[in-house]
Amino acid sequence: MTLTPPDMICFALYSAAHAMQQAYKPLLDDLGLTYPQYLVLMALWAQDGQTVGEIGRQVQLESNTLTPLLKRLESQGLVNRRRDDRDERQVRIVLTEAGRALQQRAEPITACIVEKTGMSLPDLLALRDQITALRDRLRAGG
Amino acid sequence: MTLTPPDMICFALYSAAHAMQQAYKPLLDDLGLTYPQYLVLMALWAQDGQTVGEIGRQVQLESNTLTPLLKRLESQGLVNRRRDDRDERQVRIVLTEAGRALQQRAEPITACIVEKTGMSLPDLLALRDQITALRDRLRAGG
DNA sequence: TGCGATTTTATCGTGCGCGATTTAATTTGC
DNA sequence: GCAAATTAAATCGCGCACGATAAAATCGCA
Repeated sequence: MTLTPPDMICFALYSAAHAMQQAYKPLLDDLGLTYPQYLVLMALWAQDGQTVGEIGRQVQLESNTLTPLLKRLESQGLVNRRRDDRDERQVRIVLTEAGRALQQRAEPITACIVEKTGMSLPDLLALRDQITALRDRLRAGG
Repeated sequence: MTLTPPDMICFALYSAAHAMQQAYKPLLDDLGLTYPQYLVLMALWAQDGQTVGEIGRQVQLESNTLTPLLKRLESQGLVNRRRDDRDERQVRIVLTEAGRALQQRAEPITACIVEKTGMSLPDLLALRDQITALRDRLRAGG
């Protein structure tokens, strides 16, 4: 018997992640954000003034992806990028007033997505934990 | 309380899908394939001679992604692309001898990935089904 | 103090994804 | 039997991802 893509857990993750991005898309379009940009802003709304590396550890991206993304957020007037005075290797990302204000408008998105899944919150959280555990095992074995 | 990326199911999917691709990467590098190319070949190994659209429905990609990907597979000598005689709008993708031969070398990959997850096969299949169900609900609501 | 090693960010090239549009072939309706 | 609508693939532009590498600042240690 020959496996096809729908048989495979890797494809389930792959297609579900894309479907999730598509579910977010109309909501994020209203804010002028892409999905990775939204993840970065979530990290900054929780704690402003993080370095590129700190953000990268949260959203699992490196400077080769984050630097251009952050420059786009800066050109949209949502963040400022400034070298740290103490350690000039690091660049601190600080929300502008407009960047902070966007949090209010983004607030309803989470509930809207939960509703789109049609699942109960406990079921969603349980599934999230299983997926996260799978991810961590894959990383550990890599 | 402010949500951070690790709290969210969307980020669990996002980061787990990337971790899965990273787990495949060393195995696929040996075959000279990318992960989406591998998915397309899986579909063709299961049924050769599919059209671009049929492949797209299986791997959930459209011609704007598939056309260049298939051209790269063609330039590697793994497939041939030929207009269908009956309906010249359609392009049929046919494996070359080298493309078929690659299936043998790819065969151990699945077991290797299952092993990297550290999970039992029944648990993996159950998780796959939950993730697939979530994906389908997201698509239906979109 | 000075110099090699390490850390942090940036740069470059390639390959997805995908929205929007285009081109060409086929089908539909009158 | 032919024009309009539909369908299939291709093209274009942009924004991730990421491997590889580079540049600059800091650290460690003799």
